[in-house]
Parts: sequence; structure tokens; C-alpha cells
Amino acid sequence: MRTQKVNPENVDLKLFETFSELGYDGASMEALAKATGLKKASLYHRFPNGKKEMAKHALEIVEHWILQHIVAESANKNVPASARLKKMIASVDELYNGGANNCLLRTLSIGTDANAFKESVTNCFNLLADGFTDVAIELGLLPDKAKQNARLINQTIQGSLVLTGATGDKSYFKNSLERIPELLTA
Amino acid sequence: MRTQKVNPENVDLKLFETFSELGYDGASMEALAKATGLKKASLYHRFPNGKKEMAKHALEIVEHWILQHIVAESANKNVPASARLKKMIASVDELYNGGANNCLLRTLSIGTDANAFKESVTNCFNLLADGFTDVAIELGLLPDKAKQNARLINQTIQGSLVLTGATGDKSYFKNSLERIPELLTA
DNA sequence: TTTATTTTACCGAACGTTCGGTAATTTTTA
DNA sequence: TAAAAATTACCGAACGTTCGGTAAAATAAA
Repeated sequence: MRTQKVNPENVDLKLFETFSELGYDGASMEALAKATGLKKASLYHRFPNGKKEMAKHALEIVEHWILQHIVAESANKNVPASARLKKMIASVDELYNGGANNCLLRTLSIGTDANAFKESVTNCFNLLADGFTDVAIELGLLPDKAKQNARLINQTIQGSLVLTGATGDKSYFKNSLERIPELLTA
Repeated sequence: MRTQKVNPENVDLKLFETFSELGYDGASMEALAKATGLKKASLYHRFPNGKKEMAKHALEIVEHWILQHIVAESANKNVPASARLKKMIASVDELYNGGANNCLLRTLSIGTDANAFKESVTNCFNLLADGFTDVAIELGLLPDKAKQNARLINQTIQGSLVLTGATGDKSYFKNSLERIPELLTA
């Protein structure tokens, strides 16, 4: 019997969170069902191509988040570049919950089906770098240096998330966010 | 029928490689058996406590590698500190195969049984940091700064491995290794 | 011949997936 | 506008496969 109507936005969020936390192979259908509040068969109604489609959908959520909180914000000329950057960093802090959350781009990069997600993951990292590059140029860096340091920020954030996630020491993540402005300012 | 005697050292290596590449949940018993050349039941003969014991054994291999190539080398007073550091960096480069290999410490940090490995993983990261801290002090850094930058090196290497692994661009890893000496020298 | 190691064969449980069917909703028709 | 029809959303039950794991037989080593 049909018991209740489920909020679709919440399903998206829970899929994203579950894949982020457990990785592709670790996120079993049972875990995904429990997290979303939908039965397994209902998940297959929404994602006819199964688990892989669910993970790709989670990646689309990330891409959408990046376009909204990083790319769009980096181009928001209504506020000074330094304030924009501050806002972008705060968004990153919120996304990863101060380092307590794993990054989906990373967790989907290993496992039995990692190849299936590689293109989307690379694209997301490029979008992030593009956003940071744009503000860095406005903050006085030469384009080449801006791009180089934007890539470095991706790397720094990921590294800090690995160390914070593995050890529980949130200072890795916290410090890496604090170091971003000086990396992007002339 | 029993066909051939398997080299135990190679089994260790293959376990390490398989867990590194696929993560804990992705490394199925079938994958581990295929990689080592042993049947599943033979793996259970060597590791009576099953898959978790195999992963812990792989972690012990990493710890042993760190003690040998980082901690011991950092204390090898026969050569100048700068040469020691060079050797340590070359070892890291070899371990990760120029960025083509994943890091076991990272891949075992996510998944359904991540908690079971957290302590060992943290210990390994601390050992790495200790080794780099020691040479940094010899190279003129104050102890606090040496420790801080050694932690930063762990983070930098992990971040570069994430980006290189996810995108295929090995320059992340290569550049991060090149930047190590200036981080540890006064 | 005794002991250690690997193998075959197998197990229950969990895996991702599919199916038949029902309640709720939306769309069409009268 | 109200009834009929079509569509959507969901679920219980089961599918075949693969999971991690085990017992007993076979082989190799001592």
C-alpha cells in the first residue's frame, strides 16, 4: 500500500549525503532506501537505471550547487570581489559542515565503478577552479597565477578534508579555508 | 587441485594494492582472490578473521613502509638532511607511482567499516608527519613551524592524489612533491 | 607419516534489480 | 463541474547474483 508522499528534494539531498558518506560501493540500496525514506522499489521508479543513475544524479546536485554558490557568486559584480570570495568560502564551509562531511567528488573517485563518474567529477573540479580563478583575477592576480592558485585551492580543500575525515582533527579543514584569501589576493 | 605455491610477500602487496584501488567496500573477496592468485578459502586460511583482518594487514604494510622509508630515513644521520629529504620524497613518488596509485589511508577512511581503521590510519599520518618534522628541524625550522608544515605536507600530498586520481592530471601530484623542500627549509 | 597449505564445494545473507499491484493524483471527457 | 480515464508514486515480495565465510577433501611440504 502507498503510505505517504515523500518530498523529492529531500530524496535528492539524502542520496547526495549517503553517497558522500559511504562512497559508491558502501552505499547499498538498503542504506539509500533507509536514508531517503523510500523503499528500494520506489527508488527504482525514480531512477530506472538503478544505483549508477542515483549516483550520477547526486553528482548533478553537486554541479548545481557549484554553479550556484561558486560560479554564479564569483560573477556577482554587485559586491566587491573580496566580499564575494568570503561568501564563496563560507558556502564551502557550510557544504562540508566544517570538515565533518566527506566530498562526493572524492568518494565517487574510488571503487568498482569510478570510471563511470570520472568525467562529471573532473567537470565539477574545473567549475570550482574557474570560479576561484575569476575572483582572483579581480583581486589583482595575473590570469596564469590566478588559475594556478585556484587549482591549488581545490587541492588544499580536498587534502584537508581527507586529513580531517581520517583523523577527526577539524583544524586541517578550518586552516585551509583561512588560507584561501591570501592565495587569491595580489 | 593445488597448482602452485604462492609467494606470500606478493599476496601482501596485492592485498595492499587492491584495497588501495577499490576501497574497503569495493574490494570484494573475489577481487582480492583474483589479485592475489589465492582462492577465497586460502585467503581465509591466512586471515582467519576475514576481510577486515586483510585490510588491517594492508594497513600494517603501509605502517611498515612509513617506518622504513620515512621515519628511519629521516633519522639517518649519515647523509645531509637535504639529501635525506630528497630520498624521502623519491620514496613517496615511487609509492604512489607518480600519482597513478591511490592512497590506502584515504580509501580506507570512507565506507561502511571506516571506524575500524581510523586509529591505524591516524597513526600512519602521524608517523609521516613526525618524519618530515624531524628533517625540517634539522633544516633550520623552529619545532612548531616544522610540525605545522609537516602536517601541511600530508595534506598537500593527499589533496594532490585526490585531484590527480579524479582527473587523471598528474601535474597535481608532481607539483606537490616539488613544493615540499621549500616548505621544510628555513 | 604427520603437518601445513590450498582446493573444491557449499552455505546463509545481502546485494542490486524486477514485477505485480494499489493508492493517490492528474488529465480527459461529458 | 463531475465522472471516467490515464498517469504517477509508492510498496511488498521475490528475482537471480554476489557477498563474506566455512567444512571437508586434496595436495604439498616436513
